[in-house]
Amino acid sequence: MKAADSNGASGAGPQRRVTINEVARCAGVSKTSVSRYLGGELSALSEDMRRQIERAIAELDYRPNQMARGLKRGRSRLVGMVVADILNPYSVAVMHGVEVACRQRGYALMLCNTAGDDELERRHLAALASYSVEGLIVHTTSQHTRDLLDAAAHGLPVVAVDREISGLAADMVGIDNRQAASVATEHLIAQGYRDLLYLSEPLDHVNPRIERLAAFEAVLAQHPACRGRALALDVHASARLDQALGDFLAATGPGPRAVFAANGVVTLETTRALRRLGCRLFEDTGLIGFDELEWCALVGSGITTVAQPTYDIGVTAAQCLMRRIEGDRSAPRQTLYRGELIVRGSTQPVAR
Amino acid sequence: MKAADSNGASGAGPQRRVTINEVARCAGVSKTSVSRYLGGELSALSEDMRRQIERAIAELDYRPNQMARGLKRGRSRLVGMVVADILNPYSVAVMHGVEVACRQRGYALMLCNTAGDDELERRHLAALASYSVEGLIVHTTSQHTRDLLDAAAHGLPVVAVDREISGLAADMVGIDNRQAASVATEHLIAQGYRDLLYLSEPLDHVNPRIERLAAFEAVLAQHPACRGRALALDVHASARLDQALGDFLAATGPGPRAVFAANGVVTLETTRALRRLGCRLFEDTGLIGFDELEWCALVGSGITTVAQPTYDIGVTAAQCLMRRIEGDRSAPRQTLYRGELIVRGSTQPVAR
DNA sequence: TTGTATGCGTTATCAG
DNA sequence: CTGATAACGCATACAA
Repeated sequence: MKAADSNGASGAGPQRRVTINEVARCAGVSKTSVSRYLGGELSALSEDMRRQIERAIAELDYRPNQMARGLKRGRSRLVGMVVADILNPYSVAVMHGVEVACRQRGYALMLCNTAGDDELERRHLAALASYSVEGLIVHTTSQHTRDLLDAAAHGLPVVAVDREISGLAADMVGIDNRQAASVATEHLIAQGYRDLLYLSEPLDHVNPRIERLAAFEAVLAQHPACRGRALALDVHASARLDQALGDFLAATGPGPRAVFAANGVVTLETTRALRRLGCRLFEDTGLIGFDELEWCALVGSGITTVAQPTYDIGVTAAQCLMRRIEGDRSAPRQTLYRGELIVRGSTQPVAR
Repeated sequence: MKAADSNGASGAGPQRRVTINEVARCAGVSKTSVSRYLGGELSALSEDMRRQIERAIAELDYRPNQMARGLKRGRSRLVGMVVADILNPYSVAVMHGVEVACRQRGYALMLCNTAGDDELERRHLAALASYSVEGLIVHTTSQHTRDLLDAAAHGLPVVAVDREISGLAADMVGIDNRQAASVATEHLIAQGYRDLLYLSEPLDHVNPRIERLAAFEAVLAQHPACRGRALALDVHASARLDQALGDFLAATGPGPRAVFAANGVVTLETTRALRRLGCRLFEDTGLIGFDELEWCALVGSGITTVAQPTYDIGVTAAQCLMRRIEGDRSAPRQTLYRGELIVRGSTQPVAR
């Protein structure tokens, strides 16, 4: 005789939930006492009263209403995550870490996808605010972050993932782009590649993109024997990408040549383009990619990558945020992980 | 003179938000009128009053507090999505559709990952309930769905993605597994494969897994010239998978042979295993996979897949849910999409 | 140690 | 058309 209720078919009743009042009545105490019990003020309750409350709660299967709780205390125990592209494996992996860390500390997660649209981001931030989220984890590319800045200025804790937000002195957690990009570039050179193409999405003032490129160029400057060029373009424009890649392949000398893909999306699109251009993966042309993706080991002789600890980044971001929420007012912190080189066949040059 | 506030550094103020009272005062009307305005009762307001309210709202940048709103009206405009594996590309793609559809109708999305853990699922459902979510979109594998059933019995609308939930007459949206699996199997046979291995994750009473297998066997029964076997195992146990795959390869006749991977995870692990076993992809052994993944075209000669319209599935699931939330009491509906065969090199047999 | 009264920001029910 | 006033479910200052 449970879960049977009065409603015959599925989804009928307006689901009246048990309130603290009913628990109080059932336990024969005042709702204040129940509230105290819930608030963990165990020291201020007599033994049998506590037992009664416990019984009543179990019997009625009472769950406190977070809406009411949040309204009263001003704490919603809600965290918002704003992501530019929910389909990006990097974002998803970070999200995974965020979700775990939030749940462990009793926060729930509201997810928003801006699809790279600034107006949408505005609306999402407004929506999140309307739910009184206590903090924000942000991984977007947008430039018009007025609303984000406003939110932060109004005292809402914000943690940026993978990039700094210009004008916002917020916590940030990501990767050491200079280290990671240097390691990758040096690896290519050590493997004997002499013509290098750095391929990135449009820089758009996105911090890590700029830093990675800078590191690439810095390393290259130390190796005069190497020729390098860098291109930032919309890699989803296949024709343009093919053109750019083709130009590079045509212009290189007889020695080994390789492409450095600046992130996971670029790795994917570059691999596709190389195939379209009829390259044998990866004999014609070497390839190294930022971001370890589940399929990198599977294509051709395997794609060498610089892996990021995405899960840890997510966990750290969330922990960082929750510390802020719980009152930490110290200076903004940056947590940078190191990129880890995973060597595969795509960076073993083969004589052409 | 905006966003400057009193706080010097970041994250100081307890972010007092503008309330309906202040809007009312600023507009020189009662808060009831403001509430009416917000509720869209435009017909019941004089022109200038309406203008005043509009001005005040804009001037103060007022945003209604969803917490309070939800508390009063009992409608939180919140939808919960419970997923077994947030890292599964299928789940993510569906989530994408869900997010878009929810936003369009003004619902926000709370995301939960159960990581296949029943206890975690319990807790997540409890948490979602505590936030008064108005509906649930569920994509899990769990068997102990007591809490889910309870929730539904209490009148909470639930939409299942990709599978039916036993004991729950809820809406469902997914793919026509019999059609899709049949198409795939018939394709293999038409291509000349004579030894077929169907590889699945443990059936565990998960509906689509059972249906796909059944379709495979049904088609096979019509082709006596074909030998088929089916295996359901934890594909993450590499050693066991290698063993199983090795056994199959050893036992087959001289004719073409192929593996049917029952979902995206199996496709990934099978491809890894084939590589470990030293197979040339896909000359030794053909492969067809359920779920189109972004990398399928890239490995070897390309992996033939049966694609699902994941985005549409997500959109439909969300729309379906919101219809229920808004009062639709009609009989539970099933929406089944068709799988689309995408032929690539992995199903072009090559003489061994 | 326990209970009463008040208010969080909204909407809904009434009177005017 | 408009505005007091009472809930919504909970937490908390205050009183007992």
